[in-house]
Amino acid sequence: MISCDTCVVRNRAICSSLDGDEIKALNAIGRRRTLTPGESLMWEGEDSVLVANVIEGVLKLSTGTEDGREQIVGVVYPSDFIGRPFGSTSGHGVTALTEARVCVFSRKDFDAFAREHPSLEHKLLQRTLAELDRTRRWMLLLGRKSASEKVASFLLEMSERLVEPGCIETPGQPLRKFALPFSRQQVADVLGLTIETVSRQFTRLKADGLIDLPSRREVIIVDREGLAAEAG
Amino acid sequence: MISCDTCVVRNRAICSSLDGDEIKALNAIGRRRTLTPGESLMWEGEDSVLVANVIEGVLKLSTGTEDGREQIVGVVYPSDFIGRPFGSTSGHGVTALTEARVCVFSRKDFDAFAREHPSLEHKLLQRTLAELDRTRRWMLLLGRKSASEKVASFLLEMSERLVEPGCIETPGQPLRKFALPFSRQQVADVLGLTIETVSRQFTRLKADGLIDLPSRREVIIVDREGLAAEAG
DNA sequence: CGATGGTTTGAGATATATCAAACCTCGTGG
DNA sequence: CCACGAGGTTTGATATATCTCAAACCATCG
Repeated sequence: MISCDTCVVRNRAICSSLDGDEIKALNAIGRRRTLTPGESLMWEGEDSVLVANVIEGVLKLSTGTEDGREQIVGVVYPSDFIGRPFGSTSGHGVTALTEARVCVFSRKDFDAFAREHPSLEHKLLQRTLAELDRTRRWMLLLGRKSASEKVASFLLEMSERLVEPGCIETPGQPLRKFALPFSRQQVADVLGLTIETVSRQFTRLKADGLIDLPSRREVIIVDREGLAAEAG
Repeated sequence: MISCDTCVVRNRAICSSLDGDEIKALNAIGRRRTLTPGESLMWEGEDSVLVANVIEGVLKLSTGTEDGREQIVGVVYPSDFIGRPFGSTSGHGVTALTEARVCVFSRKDFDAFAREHPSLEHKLLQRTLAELDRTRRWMLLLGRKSASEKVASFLLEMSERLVEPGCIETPGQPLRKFALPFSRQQVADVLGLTIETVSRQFTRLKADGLIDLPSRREVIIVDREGLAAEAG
């Protein structure tokens, strides 16, 4: 029997709005699930049957065109909420980038539960508003920034979002060194570029001494100032 | 003294969640405001002091870079909600594209009211979720579509969103003919293109017989099928 | 060790941006 | 009523960032 008491995101996810009895009720309709890298939790255009909380790992939200072009429209981290409550279809697929653990609910069960718990809906609203803000900021990047600005912005955002939030009180410094949860192709799909352009920008930023790349997936931000300038 | 009873969006905006007494209370903390084309209701980065409902007209949400590049990150229509409740700053400016009427609230007053009326927060959540869906779909366009696909998609979306929703029951056909609330430059700022590229795509679509352009601001969709094919 | 999948590098093609000029449209004032 | 001016738009010529195609490279894993 799983329990929310020991859940590492208990105090950060939307669950934090619930008291002991309530969380017990929510626990009763949810279940844990583990995902391996590349495994999908839902697919674009599919009926919205599930929603979930991310406990551990990083997942991508993505859409594509008929002819196979792909765009990553969101990236979610521990404590983030996944899925489309109160809606019929999910507009994007959800796929694990790393090993991931999620807390899954039937959408209908969750909808009903949420409607009876305004404080939960309030948390969900806050999260959704914040995500909308972030998404709109990303539109500026997609529509108006150059390749080098895109890559620099991306690396800075990564260094900020990958911090393990040991405690909400201490927001934590952005990371100097981190492991990218993305392949080069996936970075390209986030930024609306090709894999070759992303690769060239990485090597250029390295040549310019702004970053270092110990291995394919590792990034060290050597000159954060300079990188920020590059990000436009 | 204004009244919500006669408000044309009373049954579509988030207000539709409230009963007679509640709407009276909401009415008491709101006021009407008229905007002329080009007039702004809020600015990027500014403290989030206002929120509002759109009663009439079309407004753009936009951000920009230091060096003056602009990106329109959203377009709002009658019954849509504007502003950032439960947050400190608004991430984008809000500017009227046409004559517009809005119902304005102090953000703090609205926040307090919303927290006491879960049904209102629920409506707001629904709207925010829908807007997030739409915004993410737009990211695919910005990141992965060609100029012609962008323009074609844009015209189709316009023809769908500009329908006057006389009644919620009858969603209404997309329009064959409509007046663009955007200048060419603004279309460019929506699509992440330059004004010249937008202009060329318009003339090409016209030359190909997919659309007609009686005047600068008017569009007729001649071949919707063809335009949809062009939209990718 | 050799095969495999992802990544980097290179050379060339192309869509879109940039710069510049001509062109409407509409309001204003003579 | 017409000429003028201003702002927005279209069209043209050229530049360039990014894409495309292709080959070399490198890590990982059997």
